[in-house]
Amino acid sequence: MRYSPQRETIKNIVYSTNSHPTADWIFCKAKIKHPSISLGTVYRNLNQLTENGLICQIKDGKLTRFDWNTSHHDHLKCKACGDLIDIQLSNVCLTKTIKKEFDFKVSDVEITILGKCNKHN
Amino acid sequence: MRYSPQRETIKNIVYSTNSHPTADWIFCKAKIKHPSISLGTVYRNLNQLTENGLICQIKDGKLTRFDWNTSHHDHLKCKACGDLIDIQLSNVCLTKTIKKEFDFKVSDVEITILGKCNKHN
DNA sequence: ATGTAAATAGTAATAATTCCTATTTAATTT
DNA sequence: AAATTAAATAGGAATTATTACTATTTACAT
Repeated sequence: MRYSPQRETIKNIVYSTNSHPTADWIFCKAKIKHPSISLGTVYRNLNQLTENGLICQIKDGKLTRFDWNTSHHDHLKCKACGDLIDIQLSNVCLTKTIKKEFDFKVSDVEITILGKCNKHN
Repeated sequence: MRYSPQRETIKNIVYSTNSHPTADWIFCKAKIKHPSISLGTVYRNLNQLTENGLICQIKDGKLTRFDWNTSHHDHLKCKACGDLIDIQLSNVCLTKTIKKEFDFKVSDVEITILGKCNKHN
């Protein structure tokens, strides 16, 4: 990965916030330093940074958010055939139980918990 | 919800498979019974059926799949402000732990586990 | 200084989904 | 059974997030 000032800026923007920004938000911030930067450049670099393990992507409905925190945080979906297998996850101890119950080899777990945070009591 | 033959067909299609079909797949099947049905009609009805609790939607990357099985199967995401709160879910007993640790009132849990099913050993 | 492979800006293309509108239709009221 | 009306439809346009394309620029090794 050859150095580029645009990528450096994009990386710094992602690293400077906990807000899980979208590509468009990053684009707006990046324009302050690089007024002629294009959205394609932002997307390309965000994907490259992800491939290189410097940031990670989080699916949020139909859009993608980005995060500096690449440490692991969380349907059975087969990477080989795309099949989805429904599971009931009440009190199970994930990976081992799933291997036992579904004969499914877990490589990644994505969890989204919906509800209300403490700002809205 | 006034009766319509198109919606009935769409509902029956979703109810007839375990394959978590996409809107486009359902559209193709529906065309057999209603050759002039439009994709917009399929989407509108899938959304209505969902709103009425007759089917449910599953996010699969950038597209939406549909399922007759509305019984519960599984990030912290605040419905009020859209904030995402990262959590570590190794061996925790979800809802209660999250309430205690994050002061976050869980209303829904979405879990996607990626890996390989037993067809690919 | 020069060459070249990678990166950029700008624009076009894609794909899933929603929106819009004139027309049709299910179902209710006469 | 005819008239009424609010909901549903087909077809196409619009939207939104993201990727692809291309001519030009640039980082960096020789």
